Amino acid sequence: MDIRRRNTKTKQMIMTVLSDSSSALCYEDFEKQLSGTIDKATVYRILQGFCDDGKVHKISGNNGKTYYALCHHCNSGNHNDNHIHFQCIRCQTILCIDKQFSIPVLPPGYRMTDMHCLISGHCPDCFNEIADYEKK
Amino acid sequence: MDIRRRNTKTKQMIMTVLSDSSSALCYEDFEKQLSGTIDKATVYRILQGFCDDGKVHKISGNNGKTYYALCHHCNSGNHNDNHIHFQCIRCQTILCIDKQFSIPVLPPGYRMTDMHCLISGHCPDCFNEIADYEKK
DNA sequence: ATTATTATTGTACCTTTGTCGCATTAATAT
DNA sequence: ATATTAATGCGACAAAGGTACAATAATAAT
Repeated sequence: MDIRRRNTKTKQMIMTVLSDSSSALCYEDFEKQLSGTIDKATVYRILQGFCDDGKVHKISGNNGKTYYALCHHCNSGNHNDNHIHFQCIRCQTILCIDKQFSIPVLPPGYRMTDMHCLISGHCPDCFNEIADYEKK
Repeated sequence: MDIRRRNTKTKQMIMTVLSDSSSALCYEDFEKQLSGTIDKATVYRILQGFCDDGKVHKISGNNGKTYYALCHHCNSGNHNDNHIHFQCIRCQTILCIDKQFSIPVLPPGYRMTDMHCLISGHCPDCFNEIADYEKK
């Protein structure tokens, strides 16, 4: 039933990339940071494994890509990431905003297992750059 | 600056499919309902056009697909779809839940333009089917 | 009604995301 | 040191989604 994981260099490298990042990452980001050392299929498999173990959670961005970020209060079989994600519509960066908020009531008969709240907009950096551009 | 749209049969067909559906639709759904009459590229272009006009909004599902649903209180340049979306993890159906809810406060400097809240779980139908299956 | 304009469509092609099977490699247990 | 079996790399592949371009068809102008 339980698959016993092995601690490999590849996993360590991916985990390091995740830990060093302040924002959520998509495959492209891993590819860049690892400069193509690790195969695409392996990257996806490892990230999926981390998700199954409750170490990482997935976020579907508004650009159709899936982003991955470290979990803080989760374990295998029980994800607990009911926080907000913010994605900048200019630089695409996704940030986890660790702020609990009330989950709306569902219509009768609907059962919730998970929740993702993605707010789109401009991050401070991009907002400033746009403001600078407008001035000219 | 403003592109004047033309009222074509293709657009009418896609709009009819959207109007007749109680849930949000992905490309696959359009393909099925139109039985491949309209080319893929055209479907995507028309849907994108509807989004630009504020007639339709996009929802990124947890399965990596983009879903489209009619807007109710939007216009071009100003989307106003701060409602919740529910996606069943079994049948993948996405439902718009027209219930306003308070948008959490963002950290200083962040500007919100849009919001998508996707709750995953079981819809009543799928929940019942699972319950029936468990009984056996 | 006819013609001119240009938005729209279909076609072909391409990129990206993400998955799968399989032989090989390497982490752990014996 | 050896056996076991996760994990990896490779190749191939399907699906999502977008682009360039020539052909078509709505609309505007005549």
